[in-house]
Amino acid sequence: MKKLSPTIRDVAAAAGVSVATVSKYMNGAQRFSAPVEAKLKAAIEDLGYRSNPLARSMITGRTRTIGLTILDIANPHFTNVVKGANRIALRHDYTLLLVDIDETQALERPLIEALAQRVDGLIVSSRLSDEEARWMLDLGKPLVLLRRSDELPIPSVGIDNRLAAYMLARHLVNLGHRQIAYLGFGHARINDERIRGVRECLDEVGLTLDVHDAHAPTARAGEHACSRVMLGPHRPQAVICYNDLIALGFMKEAASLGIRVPEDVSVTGVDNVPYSEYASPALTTVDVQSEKMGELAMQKLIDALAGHPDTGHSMFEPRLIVRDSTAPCR
Amino acid sequence: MKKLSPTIRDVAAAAGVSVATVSKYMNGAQRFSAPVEAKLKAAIEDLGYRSNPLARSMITGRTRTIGLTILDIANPHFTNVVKGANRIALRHDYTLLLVDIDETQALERPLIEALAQRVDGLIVSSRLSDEEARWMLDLGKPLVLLRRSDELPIPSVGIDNRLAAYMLARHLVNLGHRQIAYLGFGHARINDERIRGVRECLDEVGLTLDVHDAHAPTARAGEHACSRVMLGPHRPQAVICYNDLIALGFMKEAASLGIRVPEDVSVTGVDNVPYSEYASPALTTVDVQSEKMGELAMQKLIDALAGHPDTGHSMFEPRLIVRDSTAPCR
DNA sequence: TTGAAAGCGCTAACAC
DNA sequence: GTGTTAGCGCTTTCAA
Repeated sequence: MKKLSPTIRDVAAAAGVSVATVSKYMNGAQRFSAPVEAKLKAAIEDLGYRSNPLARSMITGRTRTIGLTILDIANPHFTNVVKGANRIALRHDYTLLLVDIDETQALERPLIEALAQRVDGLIVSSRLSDEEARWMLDLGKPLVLLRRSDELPIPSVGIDNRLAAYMLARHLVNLGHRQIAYLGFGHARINDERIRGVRECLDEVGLTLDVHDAHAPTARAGEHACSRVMLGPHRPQAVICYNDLIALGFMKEAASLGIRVPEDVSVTGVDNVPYSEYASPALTTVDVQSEKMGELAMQKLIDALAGHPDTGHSMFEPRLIVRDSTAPCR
Repeated sequence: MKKLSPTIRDVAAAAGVSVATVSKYMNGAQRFSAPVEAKLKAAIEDLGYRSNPLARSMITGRTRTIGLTILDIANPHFTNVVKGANRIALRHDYTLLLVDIDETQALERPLIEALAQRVDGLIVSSRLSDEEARWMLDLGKPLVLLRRSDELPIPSVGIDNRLAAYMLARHLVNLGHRQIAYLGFGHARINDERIRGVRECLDEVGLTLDVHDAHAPTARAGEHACSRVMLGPHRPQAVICYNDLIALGFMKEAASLGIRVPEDVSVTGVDNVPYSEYASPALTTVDVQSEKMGELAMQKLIDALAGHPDTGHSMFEPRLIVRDSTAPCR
């Protein structure tokens, strides 16, 4: 058994040609005379030669790898973003180098800087504010952000959070709800946009908003927050949750507390994660096209890599999905 | 603005030392005299030098990257495996190169072979049988399989599927169910083990098993199969589903059909995905410790990389989680 | 169409 | 401690 894998030189020797010829053959760079081609083919087959992508990348400067940083891969919304991004990447023969920000106590900056060195481009979802993320401009690699950035000239993909929240509020108002609460996740950058959207709608009809905060964007946190929201001083008739996970947890805990959804309280989420449909009652939410977001982000990046940069922000249109967790106020 | 990033030679020149010294400094290989260290530090800072990991990898032969192929990242079970694997990887300064088998129409073999060239080791979850996967032995890289392989001398991690299924069947039998159906996913390699486990239990009490098949391991497929199972000739009192996703879909469709869970039919899953707990009724299932599986697989791989190979199969003990989707037969 | 030679940016002996 | 040098496996002019 031979330990080391054969190099281009081994092939050249075996085929009786130069390494340059082998290289060109491997890259399909040109045509060859029949005898040379035959010998090359035989030698490569014989030796089981596969060109070393590392050496290749070092010269070409391209790795055919895309770096993807995600806030939390366990959140089905982000999982679907990854799924979509991966689909497009694969289609163009790129692979994903994945970083789950949630799992790393290290600072994001050095992590992303290190990542940037190993990939052709990055898709970044991060907790950093525009100001804190300014250094990303100097990464020297094409970049796509997974949220709008007004300050930075970096292409991005996202949904209209204000509108999404506005639609949910409008839906609840139309159902006759007057005491509406928002159960947010203040740590997220888009939380404010969602609050703004809800407020905008409530202002129009002269209602005020009760804002609560979950300690994480997870079902567990939603469970935890439920009693605080429902059994505190201002019991709401409807609760708009920051995302589906919080809403799912909230609904579960409500059931434990003997509070019926939607009879006693209407509940909504955002994201339309796959399981929102299988909860009971099925969750009213806003679809944000997670997979399409991933796909588009990757497409933009690949376009940029091909020399067609697109510096704009692409905003997906949110779509209200009414299911069984919201009902007319009684 | 300078386009190219500085090389080790630029630093050496700026600091007035040799490239070897810079290299050693970057790798913390030894101690340096105060003046050299100071100059090095200044030059590196000045130029914003970062060593090129590609060039480094080419020489050392190590990329600090682990390849991870997963059947379907959208399945929360696998998502959690990734989460766990990523956690351990990060802790040892490794990054994940992810491939979602579900998304690739390409053959697994060339895909994994190409992946193997770019990583230090691989964790593989694949549809291939032991026989079909024999070539993996020649990959030349440490490998960990995400299912037991009796034929191949490759370390692996998994759960005792037979026992998991046995426990579910026993639970249902103990509840008094006599007409028990299994809604499987025949395309999966472990489906047979689960059928065997169920049969083993039913044989002990003299019952027979009705086996159905879902066309995918997804909630959608579970929905699709429900009427076929429940409204066909042998209506079961309890249904053991291949996994939680199928069970979740099954329960949703059952509700649509006016069939109550667990009053009319008990339903179980396998995996204990996060959302099984938030479904209503909450799903009785078997916990398979998805995250721990990922963690252990990665730990084994990293141990192998460090020269401590572990060729055994690590079997997690399944744990029955009884929730509200199962009840005594009436 | 083919080949010779000059590197890509870095590490690893080995010498000083 | 520090420097010299010889590559790692490959691509890429440029000449033949």
